[in-house]
Amino acid sequence: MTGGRAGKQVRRNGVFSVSEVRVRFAPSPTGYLHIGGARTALFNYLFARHHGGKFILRIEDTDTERTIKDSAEKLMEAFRWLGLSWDEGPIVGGPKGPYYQSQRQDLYAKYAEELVAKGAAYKCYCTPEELAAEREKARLERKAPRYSGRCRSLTPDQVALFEGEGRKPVIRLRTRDEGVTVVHDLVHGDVTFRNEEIADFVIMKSDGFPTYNYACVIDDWQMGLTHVIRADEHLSNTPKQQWIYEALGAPMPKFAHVPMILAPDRSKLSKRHGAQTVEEFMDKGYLPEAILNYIVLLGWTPPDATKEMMTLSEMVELFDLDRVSSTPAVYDTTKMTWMNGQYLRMKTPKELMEMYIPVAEKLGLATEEELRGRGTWLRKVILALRERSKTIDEMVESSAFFFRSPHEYDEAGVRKLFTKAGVTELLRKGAAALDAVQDWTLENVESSYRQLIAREGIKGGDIIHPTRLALSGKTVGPSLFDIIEILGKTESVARLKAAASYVEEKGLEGSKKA
RNA sequence: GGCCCCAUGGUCAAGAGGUUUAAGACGCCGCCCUUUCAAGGCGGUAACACGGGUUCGAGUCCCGUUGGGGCCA
Repeated sequence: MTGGRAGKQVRRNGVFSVSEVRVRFAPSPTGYLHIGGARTALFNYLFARHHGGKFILRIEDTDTERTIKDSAEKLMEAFRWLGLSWDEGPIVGGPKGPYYQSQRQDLYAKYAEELVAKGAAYKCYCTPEELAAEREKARLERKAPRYSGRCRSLTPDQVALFEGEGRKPVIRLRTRDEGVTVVHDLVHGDVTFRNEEIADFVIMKSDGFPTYNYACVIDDWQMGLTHVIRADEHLSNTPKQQWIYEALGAPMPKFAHVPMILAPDRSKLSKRHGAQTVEEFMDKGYLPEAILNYIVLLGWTPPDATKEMMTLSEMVELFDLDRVSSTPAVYDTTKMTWMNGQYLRMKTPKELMEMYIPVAEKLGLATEEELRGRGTWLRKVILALRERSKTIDEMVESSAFFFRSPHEYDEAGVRKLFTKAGVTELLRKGAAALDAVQDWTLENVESSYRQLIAREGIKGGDIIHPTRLALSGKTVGPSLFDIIEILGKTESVARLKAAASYVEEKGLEGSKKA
């Protein structure tokens, strides 16, 4: 039971018919893969996989001014990291290539000429100045600024004159004013636009490059797309694109405009909003499954809305367009971070180690060789931190004290714990107790401390808390006995003694009351 | 400015006219567990933007207002 509004006809009794679903994600390489783009790409990917179709990646690098070098590679790297593979596109190739718009320029020119020959489009020689004057005039008359159509029926003489002046024409599509254009959108339903709103628009610029709407249609058509699943911001462009399909005599794909992802201030995501690209989260120690799981919930709900945690393959199984919402979603990292913690806890120590090592090395805790050489020990560190970390980076940071003794103690902790009467003595007794442990196991470490606590007739917390501060410099962290066991006898004893001396030197003991 | 889209708690959202005294998740608050912090368990906080219709009955349908967003220029 797929139950979708789209692609239903595709799979019958497990046999794929000729109308195989073909969808694409077409980013322009102007930066990194932002969360909104990733979500739209994911929807396309899931739709294709769910219906046994093809997911195509196309790089829209027509706007050479804005194209950033290596950006396409970065984009693909992010896709690979997320685990989203494409069936056709850069690197993997495919029958409908090339998959870079910059390599398809001849196609745009060719079809544009055909449209001109058919009379569906025409060359327009108006200069930017003339157009600006027209717009200004319309503005003064309080009319919608739109192209007047003055070049619609130029005589050969006029054309010769303009050409003689060295004017470079643009190519405009001929539109008509009567009637309406309806977009049958799979998520919004029918959306109607009055044709008079759409003036003859440019498909080829005077520099010979295609406009966005036109290039997009040529490619979508030539690549045999059955569905165009893209962000809502393109809905307003769709009537124009439908006109182009019509002029071309090309079959129209089905359109699905999925809701946009907004920044917390409800505006379109942009640089100033900070963390918003997949790459940034990758660098911050987030897990791809958490990112995927979080973003899939932005604009889509699984049939059982209470089951939010899903693997990629579960998403593939459950996803369809009929449960995509039409309301924009504000993107907020808090829940994603929580989700990341959930996934972190599902990881095995071995998996975590592989992610931990490069970050630890980057932070200068140890070299990769050192870390791998102490695998058994590192495993304990990771296990101690796994359920109190939300990201890999956080895990690494909070493990720092295992590698080097604290060079400072938490201020509030010092005030509360190192100022108590008898604390110096207690720390030294703790050191002595640990020093006396013969067989260094977690059990023995704990019992040595428990015995000390009993001997002294104090509460566990009276020594446990100062000890934690002495060993880690912090008041929070893993179970104290885990810390001691992992740190080892020599190091634990040394840190306790060092802390005792510190308290003495600073004259902290009993200072609280003063 | 014109056109288009959208409107359930702080955020993501369920809800396809009566089953809703409106799910669930994150966050926040409290309690339990506990050597701290987490994790986990339990409980709580908090919403149908507004105004008109339609209907026996509207969060759910229609219109308008307001607000937000987008596209075009």
